[in-house]
Amino acid sequence: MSRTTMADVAQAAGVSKSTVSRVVSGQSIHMRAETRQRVLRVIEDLDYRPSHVARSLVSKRTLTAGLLVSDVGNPYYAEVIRGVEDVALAHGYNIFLCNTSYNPNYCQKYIHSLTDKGVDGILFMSSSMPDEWVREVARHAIPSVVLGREFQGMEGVGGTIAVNFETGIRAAVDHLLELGHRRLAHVSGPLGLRTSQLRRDAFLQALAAHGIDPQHTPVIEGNLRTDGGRQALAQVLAMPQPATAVFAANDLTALGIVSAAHAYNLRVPENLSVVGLDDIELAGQIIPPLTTVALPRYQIGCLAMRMLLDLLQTPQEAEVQAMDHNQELETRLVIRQSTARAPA
Amino acid sequence: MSRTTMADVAQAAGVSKSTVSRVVSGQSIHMRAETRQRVLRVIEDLDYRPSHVARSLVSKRTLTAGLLVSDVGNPYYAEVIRGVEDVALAHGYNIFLCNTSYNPNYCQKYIHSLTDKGVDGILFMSSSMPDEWVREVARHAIPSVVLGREFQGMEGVGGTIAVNFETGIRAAVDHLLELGHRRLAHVSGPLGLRTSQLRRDAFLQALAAHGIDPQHTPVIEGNLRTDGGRQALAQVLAMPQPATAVFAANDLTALGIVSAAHAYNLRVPENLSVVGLDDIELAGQIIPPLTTVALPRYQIGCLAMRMLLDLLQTPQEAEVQAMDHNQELETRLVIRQSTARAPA
DNA sequence: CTGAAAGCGCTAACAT
DNA sequence: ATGTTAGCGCTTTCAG
Repeated sequence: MSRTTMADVAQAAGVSKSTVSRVVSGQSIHMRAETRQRVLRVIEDLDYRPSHVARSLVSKRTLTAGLLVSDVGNPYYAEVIRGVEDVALAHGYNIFLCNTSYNPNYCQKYIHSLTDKGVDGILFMSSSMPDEWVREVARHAIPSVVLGREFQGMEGVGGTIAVNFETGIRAAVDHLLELGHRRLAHVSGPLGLRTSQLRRDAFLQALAAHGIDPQHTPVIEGNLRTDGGRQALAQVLAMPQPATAVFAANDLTALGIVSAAHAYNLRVPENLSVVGLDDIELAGQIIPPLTTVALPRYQIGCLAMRMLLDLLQTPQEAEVQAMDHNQELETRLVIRQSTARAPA
Repeated sequence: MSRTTMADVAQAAGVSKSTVSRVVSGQSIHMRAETRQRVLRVIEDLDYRPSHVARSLVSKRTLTAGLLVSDVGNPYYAEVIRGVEDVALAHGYNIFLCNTSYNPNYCQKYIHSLTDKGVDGILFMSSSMPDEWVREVARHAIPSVVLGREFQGMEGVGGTIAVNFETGIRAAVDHLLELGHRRLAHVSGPLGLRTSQLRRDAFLQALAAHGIDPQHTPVIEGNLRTDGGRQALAQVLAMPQPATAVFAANDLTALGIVSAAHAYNLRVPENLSVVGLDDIELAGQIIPPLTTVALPRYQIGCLAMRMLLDLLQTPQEAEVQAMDHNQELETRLVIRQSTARAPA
């Protein structure tokens, strides 16, 4: 015995399916109030719930979207996800979470299953997303919004949300320099990732702006996770003139550095200053509270989903003023206690 | 111009839709190899992709499942999610993530949209899930698996994964007692949650087993997040004879306690021992590395999804040996550096 | 204001 | 070995 269907309701109410359909989809304006009431009652009695699948087959809309992230375990993404979810839920959308684990193969599999399942749109929040695949999606004319990079060839079907790392990172560099640090180092994310490059470049450029030769500031490749930070610090300390301050590509890396420093009996910030990037919730809660370049993570999530919804609007139902589909969000430095005057 | 449909392929290949359907769904055993090849070629040429929606309408299966969690931001859930996702992906399933934010209203909204969208099953990993709603789901005959509690009335359509907190928590208490602590305190999760009660009770019972009167050990209600831990510590310290060791309901709470202790100039573990529960990834990376009761989080996720898949199997395709639909997983104590001898 | 009929893209008997 | 015929549950003209 399957669920009760629209035909059941129609029969029980002594009307046609069309009529039921009308009241269900709210187009019951021109309808005798009495008829509507009757149908409504039957719906109630029979506990009728319209089949979304059947509706999708006709309407070509599933009210679902895919969200690709590199690592659910990264608190950074958690916030983004929350943002996406909140606005999705408010608009009747459901989100397929796709955890790519920084693995291009997973990306591909997910893209396939998402397009197969007919998602209305896709959110690329995954930094490990090969351009090839987002193009693939654009080719399918599936609306999408991409976080953190520019894209050509997806006008109309795609939007982007860029993050301006420069502002925040420059502030971080200024801060470190003011504290007297001269030997800095950077622990980047995997340099194959666009966002890793952006952060590194912003850092090096800020240094250059102060007349510090980027050549002399080591960049060690991490993995955006704590263990990467730990290993990177070992490398930093092995150098002839170890840096006195290190800028990490993200907070998790910074945490790893702090933890490794402790193991080396180096005190943060007395002996070593470290600044992170993200401002994950925990950043302010650990010891020492982390100085970090803050990203508007929740906002990014909300904005991304809102942009997608906007992209999904059919022309006729478009809002008065369409939103900008290429936006840029700012970063800012949050100074806490993992940075201090350079040791003499 | 919509996507190419099965009819298009049929026409182009000069065969009937059924034939195309057969090769697509792999039932092309009894088919002339030549025909299959031809169809396959056309499918390739036209870049045909079957509509999963249409297929679902007929098959009554969407190959999707819903996953309700209380808080994506909690690293504990991140691991569970990863486990679920990994096995889901491997089986062609996609997961609707539902972040309930510990909010029963969200639960309700999510349950509705999930059932409407015809998910094949639901995973309740959310501790803030009112029994009422999981019953509702069972009533709809939607297979589901519930984490962390027992349920009656869902035989056949539901499974459970319980976590045996006793073992790990008893070990934690033994550990603390051996270190000479006599005044302990507990910072629980919201006591409206079943899992919060389970943990508290396990703690109190372990104490009682050692002849320590539960009446004398304060239980302060937190919120499973860091800020709750911070506030709770303030309360603990305000007592006439403050505890020298506190057991937190989860690692986030423990982190909050550690951080607050620092603010009070109390050193952990020298002046205060704290033990958490979860063993989130960060637990070992912060300072001091956290002693904690470890939960097999990733495993829980994997197991949950596998159990759901098992529940979803139609009798005929059931595996040789059906799996146990009511399992219990163990916890164990991980001793790190947030616990030490009680101060004299 | 309401009903009849066609069709969304696919599967599954039932023919042949 | 392949084609024909009905639907799956809903929306949507087009009539009435």
